[in-house]
Amino acid sequence: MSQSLGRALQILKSLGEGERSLDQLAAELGVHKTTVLRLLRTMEAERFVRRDSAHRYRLGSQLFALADVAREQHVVRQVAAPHLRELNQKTGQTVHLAAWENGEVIYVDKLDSVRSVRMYSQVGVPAALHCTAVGKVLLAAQPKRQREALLATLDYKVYTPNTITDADRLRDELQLTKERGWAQDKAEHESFINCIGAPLSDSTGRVVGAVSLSVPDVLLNYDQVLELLPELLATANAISADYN
Amino acid sequence: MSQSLGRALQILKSLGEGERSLDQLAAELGVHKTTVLRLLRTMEAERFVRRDSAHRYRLGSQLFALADVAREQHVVRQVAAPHLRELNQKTGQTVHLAAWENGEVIYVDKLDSVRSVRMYSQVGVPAALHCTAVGKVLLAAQPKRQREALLATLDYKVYTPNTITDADRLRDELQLTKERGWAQDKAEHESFINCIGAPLSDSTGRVVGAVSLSVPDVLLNYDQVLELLPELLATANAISADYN
DNA sequence: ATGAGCGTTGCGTATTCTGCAATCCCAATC
DNA sequence: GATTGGGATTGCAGAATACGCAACGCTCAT
Repeated sequence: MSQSLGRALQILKSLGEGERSLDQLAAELGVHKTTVLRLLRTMEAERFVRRDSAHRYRLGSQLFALADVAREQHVVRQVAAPHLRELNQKTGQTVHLAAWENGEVIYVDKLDSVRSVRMYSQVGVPAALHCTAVGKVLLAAQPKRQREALLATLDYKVYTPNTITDADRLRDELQLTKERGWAQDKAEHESFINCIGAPLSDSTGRVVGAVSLSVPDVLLNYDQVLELLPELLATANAISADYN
Repeated sequence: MSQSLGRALQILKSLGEGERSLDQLAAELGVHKTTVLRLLRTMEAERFVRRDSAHRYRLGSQLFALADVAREQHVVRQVAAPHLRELNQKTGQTVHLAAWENGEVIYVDKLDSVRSVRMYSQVGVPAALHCTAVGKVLLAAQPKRQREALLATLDYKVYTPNTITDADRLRDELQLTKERGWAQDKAEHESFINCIGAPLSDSTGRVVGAVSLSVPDVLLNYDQVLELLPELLATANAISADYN
């Protein structure tokens, strides 16, 4: 729609991965470096990008300022924050908050396990719908028409031996999720990590997000994770109750 | 330089202040709403902007995704973080970290006072050079030519009765700052708040940032703040030492 | 039902962006 | 100190791109 802006956003995303030189950026975008230079200059003027002494470009402070604000604005996140912290402290496990954004499920917040076992999720990045607890929760809550459309078009990428790889099995799983009010992920996304997830609803009952707990099986096996279910559901309910 | 990009960045900044409707944005920019719509669409596609059900626009999650990654990159910040936390805990006062960026001094990190007295600084926002401790520290460390150029072009805005309002007095102050290795701000920026600041240097001795302590005088008078000086300098030295 | 207020779309125009090529700047090398 | 090379920068002319207009649609409220 807007070409130059689109390119500029690509530049920002690229800079998000690390500093770049002018030529590097030009090569990545496949455009002339003059073009990149001019985009960088405009962004530099507004401090979205900065340039160090060696002419290498990085993200600028304006971006940080905005990002902080964006977080605050994210209502679900704001309401959920204290409850997530509590859940994180009580269980000691990794807690995720996710929400729909533009037809994708995006991780909106993450609190690491106190045992600091590394997880490959990242705030702001889309979650797979077919093999994560939050994905299943939010997918299950979609109106039937859209759910089926998504089921049909999903890319059933295989992450582990347990990953669900076809629409029929996933449909059953979603049915189960909806009936019992929570979703599981038995090492379907990352081997050795089990998750359970629950929906967050607003006052009208519409699902606006999902919370999940992720536990490596060196710490707890799946049955032990299920013992955390009451805590998870209590948190989800508390957030939903606050959300008015 | 790039008109459409420039407008898009203005939109982002505007959204940083709160959610907006299409027309509002068009009015603020003084352009046709079609134009705004197209820019928003491109940004939406990359999740820099999101749109709620009522067609109101907000900042999107891509922003905090970028910021999270980039913050880690900010080496000074990364190296300084644990030391700042320690300083914050030991003194209980507000701690700031600032660095040059595009010819301005920008607050890069901030740890609030445990007494949570509100301060009008904000991460990502420029600091005044003539009336803040970090500003003076970094200005004093500039090469003479640039320092004089800045002294000549500064906008000596008056914030409090103590604000330094001319180049000559500021030059003396910078001289003093350089000699003793730290800067003061005796209620020059915010009435009733005194600050002390110290420089951070890399292995070659080049000043790469500044740390400061800010204390409202209801808690400590200026002489009492000076008693925190050893802590501040120790922190600055520790950060400088780590920075290799 | 009707209208008002926004958001959205198609289209022609001209502004704006682009890529090229020449130039400049800095740094390293001889 | 001159020379060479890599990268950044600038001027320019052509063309794609973004712009504004005006008409259409949608939703909500009266």
